[in-house]
Amino acid sequence: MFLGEYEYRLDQKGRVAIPPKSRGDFQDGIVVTRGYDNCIVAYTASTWDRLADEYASLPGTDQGARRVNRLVFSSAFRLTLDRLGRVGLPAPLRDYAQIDEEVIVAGVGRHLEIWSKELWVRERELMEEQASDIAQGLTSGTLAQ
Amino acid sequence: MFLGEYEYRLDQKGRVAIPPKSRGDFQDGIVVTRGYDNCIVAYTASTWDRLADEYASLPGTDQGARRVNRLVFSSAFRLTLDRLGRVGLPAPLRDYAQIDEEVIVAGVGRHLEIWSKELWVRERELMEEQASDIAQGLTSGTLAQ
DNA sequence: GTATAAGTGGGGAAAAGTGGGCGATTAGCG
DNA sequence: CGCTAATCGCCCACTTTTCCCCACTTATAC
Repeated sequence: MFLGEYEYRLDQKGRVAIPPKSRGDFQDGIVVTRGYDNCIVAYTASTWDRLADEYASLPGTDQGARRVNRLVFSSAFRLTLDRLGRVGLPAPLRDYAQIDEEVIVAGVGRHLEIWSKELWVRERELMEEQASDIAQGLTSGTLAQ
Repeated sequence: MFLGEYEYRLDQKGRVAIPPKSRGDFQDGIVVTRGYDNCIVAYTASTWDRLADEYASLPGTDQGARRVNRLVFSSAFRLTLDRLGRVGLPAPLRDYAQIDEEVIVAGVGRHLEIWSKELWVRERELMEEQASDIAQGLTSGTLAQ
């Protein structure tokens, strides 16, 4: 379970640190891919394998399904952490997430999210505005504080 | 499992590099053929053999099946990578995919796709438009982020 | 205050991208 | 039928980039 919010700096070679507590989860590899809302998502190897199986089962004859497959797989990169717990972000993902130097790594349960700090700050404002409304819309009792 | 998006340049002899991580999968040969949406598809030898069996088992009495067979087999070329991991793209496929110089090689799970950069950029916009709609249509809970 | 762990930056070695050249084979023409 | 010319495939070399390892500085915890 990934939790917390950490601020890092992308170095000149495009590498970003993974929070020390989470590094063990990525010993078998890390899969970074395009997430919603211009963030990068990082999955553990086993979580990714499960997701990939589901996507691969989509019918190849349907144009829409083909496009989803193209986007999902071509946006994903299977990488490894270096000995210091960093991972180099591929250029296409850096561009998508508009990351230059200041980076936020956030734990979101099953995965990590990597944001440019600028977009993260903006997103958090939206989160705070909407969170109470959304939470009230959810009927599940355990979500209520 | 083929992943990622890589940009290459077609050289003057019509050769394109295969991403280094994927080269090992094509040691027994690479089959390039006509894909959907004006891209070139590349299969490993074993994946192609399985596909060819499926197509060949279609009934020869059906006109549609005959046409599919003609298109699939006459568009396919069984080639090998040179020692530097490149493959020469046959002219008919280059023409079909409208490839001149800038090329995108994308991993799409079981196969690679080779696109002209221009068409790829256009296709990616369509992918982004459709992906969110389709993903919401998937009922499987784990696909939701 | 000290020791340990983590963040950041840099350098060197290895690999990958790109372009060119040589030889062999094939097709075309005399 | 032979010769020539062009093309295809293979190999090599150079340049650039990437990856890996190491050192230093900063923050943290005891």
